[in-house]
Amino acid sequence: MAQKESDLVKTTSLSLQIIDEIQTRNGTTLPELVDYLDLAKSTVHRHLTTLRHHGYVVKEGEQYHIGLKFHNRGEYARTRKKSYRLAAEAVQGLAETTNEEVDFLVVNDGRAVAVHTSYHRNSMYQEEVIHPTETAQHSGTYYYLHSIAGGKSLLAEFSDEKIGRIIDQWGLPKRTENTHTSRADLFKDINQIREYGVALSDEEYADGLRAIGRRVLSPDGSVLGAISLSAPAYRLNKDITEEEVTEHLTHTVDKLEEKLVTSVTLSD
Amino acid sequence: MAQKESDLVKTTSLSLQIIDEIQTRNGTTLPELVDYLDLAKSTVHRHLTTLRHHGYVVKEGEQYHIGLKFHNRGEYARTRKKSYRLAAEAVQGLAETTNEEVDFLVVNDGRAVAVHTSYHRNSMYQEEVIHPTETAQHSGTYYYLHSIAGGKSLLAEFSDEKIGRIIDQWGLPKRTENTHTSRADLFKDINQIREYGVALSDEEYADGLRAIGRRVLSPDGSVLGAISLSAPAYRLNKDITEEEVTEHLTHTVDKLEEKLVTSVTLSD
DNA sequence: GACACAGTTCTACCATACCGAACTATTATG
DNA sequence: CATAATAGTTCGGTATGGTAGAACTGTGTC
Repeated sequence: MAQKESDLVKTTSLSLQIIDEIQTRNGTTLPELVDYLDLAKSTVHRHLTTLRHHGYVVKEGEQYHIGLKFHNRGEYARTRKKSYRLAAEAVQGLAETTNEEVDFLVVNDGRAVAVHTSYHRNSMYQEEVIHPTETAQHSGTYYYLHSIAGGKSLLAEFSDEKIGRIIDQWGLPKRTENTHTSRADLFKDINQIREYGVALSDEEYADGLRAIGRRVLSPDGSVLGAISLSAPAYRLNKDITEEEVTEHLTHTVDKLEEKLVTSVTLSD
Repeated sequence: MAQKESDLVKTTSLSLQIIDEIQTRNGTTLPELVDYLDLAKSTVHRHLTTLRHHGYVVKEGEQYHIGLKFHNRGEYARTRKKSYRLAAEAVQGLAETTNEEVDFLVVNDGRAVAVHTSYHRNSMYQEEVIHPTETAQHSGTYYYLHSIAGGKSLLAEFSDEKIGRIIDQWGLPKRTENTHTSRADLFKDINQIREYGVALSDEEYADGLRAIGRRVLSPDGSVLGAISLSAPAYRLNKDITEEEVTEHLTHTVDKLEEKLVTSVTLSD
């Protein structure tokens, strides 16, 4: 995946870069893009026209925005596999029994993507409440593996060499005071996870947020993803104990893995 | 949006066509693509490499698949606007009170896209149960406006000329025996909707499926989208009457429109 | 061990993506 | 109301780089 730039189609890369730029800028105008990308107005315009034609970009007044075609493709991607859909059900079930935020994560090029997120009354934009500085996006978000519970439970399944490569690629960015930012710290934690089977994040991703995660294995033994439960630190060990949550989580993952065995066809 | 092909970036269009192909074929291989697109193997390969590099395509064995980057972009697109997020809450609320499937739709180039779908225990893959022939995808799906309740409630807001242009572009494809496939039929229905403010679909989209929809107006009077409720025909007027549902729906939309006035900043 | 098949690399050619400049359309400003 | 400023659009010439095609690697199969 680490490609020499020269092997890639530059024109397509430019189009995709424009998409990137539109999203990170929360919508942008043609002149802004021209300015930033340092390209001819006509060139950028042609790319925008093309993307618009295909539904990937929409124009609202002078602002160009990400189009809903992405939503179509994205929904397809996350429900493509039977196993992902079963994971979604498991997530929903666990969210309902615990009434906390539950996520299903998948590894994607050394990072985690939230594929399914629980949907229940009080957690919907909960994250937004906890850290109002963050954008509201949640499902679909990319996370560094070392800073979240589910991510660490995934790392624990990989060989030390593979973990090393991922760290080389992405580093160990610090999110909070508690984030493991040294290899030593992280590996110590990972070895514990390998022993106990469950990963904890104690305000390592965000202040005030605690989470528990466990990886999900496919019938063939490969890593499918991870399910994690997040809750405000004050609520864990008060409304519900960590032991209880761990048990619920383990049970959920075990059940899911059983279902995967019986109902998943090859390559799903 | 109806562009001359010559104004578009062909290279980008090809990349996007490859994406299309991958999705419609539910994953595909390089040779299949070469065969279908009638291009050199090296060319297709280069495009795939590029898309893969950017996360839009993933390779699983010999199969190329839609990547989760689309999910990231898609979630961004559907939660970008405050108004869409408020609509999502309204959808969820209505789904909980009625315990039926509720959707929020938006117009996109003459068709409707489901932006938010209710999430509740029994409806999650309900659609799949009703028409097992359909793929499971739901949120993110494109619909023809004339065949669904929400879509018709949107058409009713447009001028007859605009409706005419949409029909010219997309036709009036028949989904079931009840689908309005003639302009006369459709306009008769639309005029009723204009009068009553609520659109009905009586098994016009799918056999056995009845739905009620109502458009949502932005504070500035423009059309934001539509909320619709779908239920198996046998359940409507048994567990719950059409009048009750209509009232719930109208109430939900009214409340949403109120909220939009107070909490939505310009251009949201 | 040879065959089939997916994927990858390389090179030469020419299609076409890019630029720049001229143009229209829209909105703001005196 | 004229002028300026801004966004967007169109067009033709140039050279970049996307494409084709052949050669190559790698993997699995009979």
